[in-house]
Amino acid sequence: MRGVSKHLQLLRPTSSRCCSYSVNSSLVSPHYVPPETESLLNHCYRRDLPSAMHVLDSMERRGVWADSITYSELIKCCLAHGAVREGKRVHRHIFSNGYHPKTFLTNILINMYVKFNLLEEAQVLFDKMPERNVVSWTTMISAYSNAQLNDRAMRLLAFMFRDGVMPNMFTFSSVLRACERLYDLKQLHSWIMKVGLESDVFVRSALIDVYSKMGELLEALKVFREMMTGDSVVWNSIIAAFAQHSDGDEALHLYKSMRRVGFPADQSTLTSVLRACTSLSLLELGRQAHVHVLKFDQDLILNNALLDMYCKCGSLEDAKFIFNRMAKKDVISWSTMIAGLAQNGFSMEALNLFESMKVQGPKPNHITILGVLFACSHAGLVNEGWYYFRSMNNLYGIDPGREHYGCMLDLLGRAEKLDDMVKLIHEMNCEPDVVTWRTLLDACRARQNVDLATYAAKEILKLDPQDTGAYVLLSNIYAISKRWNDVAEVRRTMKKRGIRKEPGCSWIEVNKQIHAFILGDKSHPQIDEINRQLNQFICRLAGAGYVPDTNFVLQDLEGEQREDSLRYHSEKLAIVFGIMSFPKEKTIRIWKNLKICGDCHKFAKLIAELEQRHIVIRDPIRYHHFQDGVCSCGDYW
DNA sequence: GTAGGGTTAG
Repeated sequence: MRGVSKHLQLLRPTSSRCCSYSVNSSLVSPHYVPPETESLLNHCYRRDLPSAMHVLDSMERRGVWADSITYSELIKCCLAHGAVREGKRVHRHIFSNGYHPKTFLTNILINMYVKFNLLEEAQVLFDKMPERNVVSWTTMISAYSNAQLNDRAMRLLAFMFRDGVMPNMFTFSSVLRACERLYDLKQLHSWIMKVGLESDVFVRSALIDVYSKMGELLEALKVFREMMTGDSVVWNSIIAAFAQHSDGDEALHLYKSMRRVGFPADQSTLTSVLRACTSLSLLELGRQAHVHVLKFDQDLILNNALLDMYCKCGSLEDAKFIFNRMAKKDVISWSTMIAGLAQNGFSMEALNLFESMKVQGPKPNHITILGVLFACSHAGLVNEGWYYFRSMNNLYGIDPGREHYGCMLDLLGRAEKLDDMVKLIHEMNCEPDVVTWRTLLDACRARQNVDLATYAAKEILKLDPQDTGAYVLLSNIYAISKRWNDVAEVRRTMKKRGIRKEPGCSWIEVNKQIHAFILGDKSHPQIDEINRQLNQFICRLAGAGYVPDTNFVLQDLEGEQREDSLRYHSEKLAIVFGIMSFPKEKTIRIWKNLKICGDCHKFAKLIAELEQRHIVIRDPIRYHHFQDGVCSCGDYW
């Protein structure tokens, strides 16, 4: 029997429960099961880690070992308790006496380290393995992919291939998420097709996610459409893809199809649906989604999406209600609410909320600070803006990024501090980009500083010769200074380069239908009635002192003609249509693709007073709440 | 023993 025990070292421990061995005991037989094994296993099943470790101690003292299944249960028990120290002890115990366990058990140990976020320990163990199977490789690949160490994950796949181990659906669905280049993705995709793994729903959803991440939505849709069997996560992936790329229409369309084929909406679906509503400003549809959200009351991500939807649809009352009753709030909830208040013109409330966040909320991040700077910028709080900007590094350890500089430039621009803007641009720790120069250009327009504007516009066009915004802003500035020859020159260049100005467009939701108004477009069925009422309003407002502000006309027109081109701006048509369609107590909500012009802003203020209406207009940057003759932006936008 | 979808700024 002594001779046998020497050979048994090579067999211990095995994956079979009925074969447990001892190396050191001279009385063992190949079928010897230490009496402690059963109680060890029972403690593990009951997740009683202290008792289990106690039994392990006594086994170690007696020099007996349990089988692999028992160890795997013990490791599960450590994981359930988050017990790193005990996990490491089990590892040492299994490897004691220079023994190497079977691949199966080593994989479990590697997985334990991965779950404990100890990737280096996992890698050391992986490197020492005499033989690695597909699970060993996949565990490591997925660990690196989850940690966003994408290079490492991709490299491991190459080594795995070199070692002749065939990836399976687990491997592909993990490594796909680490893929960053379209070329690699195409290669992976064809490999997946070759081995016939594209029908696996995990692989399919990963393919959709990665194509979406790379902006290849048509390819993502193709992968989705090839699905024969249904799967709710695959549906959610494709809906999220379109919602994240601001194609709310397609996202909602897919959502309806998903419901039609019988898949219920879960948290993830609803989050994407809310995001789609947000991008389309569909408050009423968002409210309907809210009813379903109530089923998932505790879901933080979903509540954040709901909060954002109400903020972006300009319904601050609802947003505040949601925010106040959220049981759990994270940095995203706070940042959303702060930015939401700021964008809707409630800057002081935004700053007050930031102060309470400092006291009772999570640590602010770089996005929170953007909301704070935005609030300062839109309230003209230059000193406060400088304070938050200069202290963000000291207080929160956040270095200002391009966006923070952008907010500060915006703030300085609104406060007519063009020189300070130029100074700050030179101070930036990163290269100015198109957005930086556009902020300067925009400020020059308001201050009518033609020379600086020309400089800024040329910088933009150096970076992007196709930038429509630069041409339009430049031509606006020339128009304001009545330099019509220069306006014509800009127009000629635009024409030559095939660049067209995006037409002003406004949308309004009436009876679950979206009505679009485009400057000069007469296709709306009620356009004649709208124009008739618009003219009446303009006459009545003229009695109240409304004079069209022709500074906002871009063409070289004279007198009455100039007023006419302002008269039919899309937001004026949408406002009149809103007044015609809704009772007085209902808020008129409009969203548009371009910033509102000064004349329409004045018109909206006066008509809100005349008609006793609450009008909310969302432009690409912010919101205007018009009521009783004033706007929440304080005429500062 | 290894794999999935959703939220904040611009």
